[in-house]
Amino acid sequence: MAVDSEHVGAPAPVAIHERVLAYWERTGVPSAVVEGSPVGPTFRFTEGPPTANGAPHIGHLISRILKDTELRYRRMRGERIVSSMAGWDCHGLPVELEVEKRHGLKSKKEIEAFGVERFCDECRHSVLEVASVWREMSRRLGYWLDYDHAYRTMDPPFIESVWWSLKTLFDRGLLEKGHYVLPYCPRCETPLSSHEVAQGYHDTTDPSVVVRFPLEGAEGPPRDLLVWTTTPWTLPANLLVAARADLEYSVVRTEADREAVLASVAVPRFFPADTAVVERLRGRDLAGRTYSPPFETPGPGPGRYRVVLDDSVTTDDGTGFVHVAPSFGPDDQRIGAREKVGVFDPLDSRGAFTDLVPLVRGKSFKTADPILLQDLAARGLLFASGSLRHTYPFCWRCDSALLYRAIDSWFVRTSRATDRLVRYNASVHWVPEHLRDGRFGNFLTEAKDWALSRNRYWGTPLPIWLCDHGHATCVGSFAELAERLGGPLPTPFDPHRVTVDRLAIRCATCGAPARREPYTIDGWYDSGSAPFAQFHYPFAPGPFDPAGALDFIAEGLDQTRGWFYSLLVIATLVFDRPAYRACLTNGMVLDESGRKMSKSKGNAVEPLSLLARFGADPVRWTFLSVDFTEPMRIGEATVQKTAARTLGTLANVVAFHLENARADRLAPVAERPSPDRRLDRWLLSRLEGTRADVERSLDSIDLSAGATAVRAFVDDLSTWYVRRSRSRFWADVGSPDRRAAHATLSYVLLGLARSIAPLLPFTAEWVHQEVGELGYEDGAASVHRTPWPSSLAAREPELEQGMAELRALVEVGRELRHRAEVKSRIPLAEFVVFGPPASALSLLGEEGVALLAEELNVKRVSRADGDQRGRYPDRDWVVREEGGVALAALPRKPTAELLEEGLVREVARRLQQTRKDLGLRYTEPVAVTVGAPPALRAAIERRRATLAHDLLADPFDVVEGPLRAEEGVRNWELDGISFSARVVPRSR
RNA sequence: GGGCCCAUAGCUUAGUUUGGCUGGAGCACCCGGCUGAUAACCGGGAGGUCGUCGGUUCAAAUCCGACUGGGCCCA
Repeated sequence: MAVDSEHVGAPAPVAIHERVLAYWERTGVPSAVVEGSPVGPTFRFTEGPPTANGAPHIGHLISRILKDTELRYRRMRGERIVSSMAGWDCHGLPVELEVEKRHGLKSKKEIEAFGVERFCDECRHSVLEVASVWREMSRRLGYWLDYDHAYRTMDPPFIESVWWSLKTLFDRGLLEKGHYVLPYCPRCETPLSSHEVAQGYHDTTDPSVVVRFPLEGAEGPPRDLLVWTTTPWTLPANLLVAARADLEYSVVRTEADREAVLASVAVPRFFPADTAVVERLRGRDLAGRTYSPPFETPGPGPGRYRVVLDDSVTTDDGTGFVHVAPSFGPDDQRIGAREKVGVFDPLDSRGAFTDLVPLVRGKSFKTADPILLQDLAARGLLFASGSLRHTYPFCWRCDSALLYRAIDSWFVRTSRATDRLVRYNASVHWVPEHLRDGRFGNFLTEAKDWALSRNRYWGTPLPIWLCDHGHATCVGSFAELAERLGGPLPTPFDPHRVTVDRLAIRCATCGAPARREPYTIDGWYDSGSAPFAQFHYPFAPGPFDPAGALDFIAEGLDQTRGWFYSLLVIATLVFDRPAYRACLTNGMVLDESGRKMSKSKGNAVEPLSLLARFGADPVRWTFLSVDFTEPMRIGEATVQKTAARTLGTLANVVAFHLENARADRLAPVAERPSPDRRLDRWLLSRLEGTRADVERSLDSIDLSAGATAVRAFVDDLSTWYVRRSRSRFWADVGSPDRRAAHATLSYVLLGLARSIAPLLPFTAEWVHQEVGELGYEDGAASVHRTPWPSSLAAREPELEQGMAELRALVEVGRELRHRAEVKSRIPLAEFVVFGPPASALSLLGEEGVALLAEELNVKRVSRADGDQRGRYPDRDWVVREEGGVALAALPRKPTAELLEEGLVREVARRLQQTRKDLGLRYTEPVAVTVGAPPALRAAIERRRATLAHDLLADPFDVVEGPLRAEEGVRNWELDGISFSARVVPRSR
């Protein structure tokens, strides 16, 4: 039968992937282990819920790989994962936007015409659809969570928990209403929080104009204040001009009978060098002077249109005068409030001008710019006009230009807890570490109040009702709502806007009827509540511990202002403790040429196609092999290359082992062997070192260190242990050395499988099943149900050191052979090792000498002292020297006898190859006839007994000259000598 | 304008915390070898101003400063 001698070969990674995935799913492995040990120590974790508004992209793979790796390790350690629930972030603008697109809705008006109830239903369904795509990706990636009991931020129990926490904040005076300038999206018609704005800055071109503000009541020629702005649309809302008290201003002549005022340092920016300065004065000299505003607006209040002083005025750019529109800027609002001039906001909720500014009535703020400028120019008020390229905030979801405007909003008063936020953050183990005091820490010290309310539909409703006396009532549970309502809630109760907006309750302060504040809350508050709200805390019993911070979270770096922040704020303000102990972040995934991936550029790599093409482990290994804390360049070619290396090599070693073990019917060895051979002990020691490295790496969530250790071990295993042990694997099956080699390799592969199970779950399972001969039958026998090994073998550092030195000697020997131009197949008489490196030989003893001799194909390894260099003249020896000291020497030429031996060995290999080509078993006897020229024939004859034995050849005939060409005869040429042979199986 | 991070061979990277032997490795490339792991394995070669400049030091990829390029964040 030819089958036995066919190579098993290593299956492609994707085939391994499919086989293992099918086994897990058939036998229910993931659900059996996902929670870890029910009785083990708690490992607190929360899945950062992806916003279910679109299909996952490749950037979503990396954080899942990191999370899964750590969780697998914790499970093997016997810990209990609290919680292993998957989660979906269901609320918020992203979801609404998706539904708006689907139904072609362009504004809140259209949503209301569409029907808010129907709109919210659509949002709900959209979320459920998208979640199934994510679940499929996770399944193929092997990201094991409890998807059947996923938490959803839109579920009533989740919302009730969020309400509970909001009430807690409210009772502590940390949730308040205010009227402040906030970033505002005119398309979404809602304010955004600063961390949302942070996600949407990009470059844009705006007008850059200088406008004349004519001063009133002065003698002499008319004087204009020159005011610089990049937002002409705010000019109709102008109420004041700010100057700085101590700043020097110059009055310059612009035309024959007209003068302009601006900061002296700004004069060269706008006027030629020879411009005459009429007068110099200080900002304070101008205070109180009135001017005529650029646009007439109805009902000017008292105190408007005058010059005021403020330190926020800078001269870095502009003219030293700042136009103040209190409704459209934080500084403006502050100055306006101080000067008690009120506000004037001529924009409607969609950012379009109202009747208050007839000139641009109905125009959105941005499109009004040119019209306003044209009008100013016509009236001679436009002094200079240009454009400016700068960064400007845009809506992170719909990409509309934002505007800053004063608006009613509810705030979480994070600014009152800055010191605690900073302190709790200081205890976090950040990876990379610099985030703690760097980007994240800086953000905390500057933290502003969190603008929580959103003027939207699909979100957790803000549970606050107001009565006509202005008392606010915050409702912290459904039961409390029913109580204040004075009757039962509708059943089933869905606590979203459509329902709760209709519920009028009694004010908690005065008992008067109260109406709900018509807001939803920032979706980031929902996800930040996930650690407790997923358990319906405090309404239902569960494993959530209010005093316990999460042990581990991992997400992309973009979450610093998002989830990492909202988790910390809520944990600090509600539970007065840190939110998490360790936070692992990853950078952005770029394409192979370093560009951002985007669907529009067409360079995006689909996670599912990547997984389908390569399987999960090559993808996982790729991400673990790069520096994932920085931006990564990843594409199909990267995965192919990275994966082929370690995974391909390991698969080959396993295939090699299986082939030998099966041929000899040797059972796998799972008990720790205690071999005599140093090579075996060396491998066991290296295995234990690798196991310990992976353990250290996963304990300290420094995942790539583990991957580096595994890569190095697989390399050693393949390129040294297996290579150096090959002949042992085809020794007689009864021999102790054959047994020892088998025991060592099978034990090492099984131990390796357990050690890499967290990093390479599919490959580990494959090795575990194949080498362990488990047959993918029993789910309980999965490698992922084995405990993490605390020790696999004895560590022998000196042995490892000695082996490293020995391998360095091999390299020296190879180099010498290369220089002597003697091929490896020709044996040489001697390899001489001088001086200190010989310590490798003493550490490894006779075995080391034998290894060296075998690897270098020399008959003898000898040792010499350095001063014996003279015994090895350059005429006969090639010598490796370093710094004038001899290291090793090799004869320049083989003896005639050794040359002949090499040649015959070559013949033997050709004949063995022929056996293999014929598909013969190693044990099948053959009849061989060799035809060779006289010299070679004589050489073969001298060694015929050995050859016949090795080839299982009987009869073994050697004749002179080439054989006649007939069936089964093959011809070869060896260094100019040709010979032919015929090999025939005896059984045929 | 401010803050944080990154920079080692064509590519992916080890080494940087704690300064010290000729800065390791893999892929790709060239040459050669091996042939019961074969889309594997082994050797040799070529390829590094360790981003640039300066400083500290007996000694700097490593520590300090500035700069350049890239990324992220803030205003």
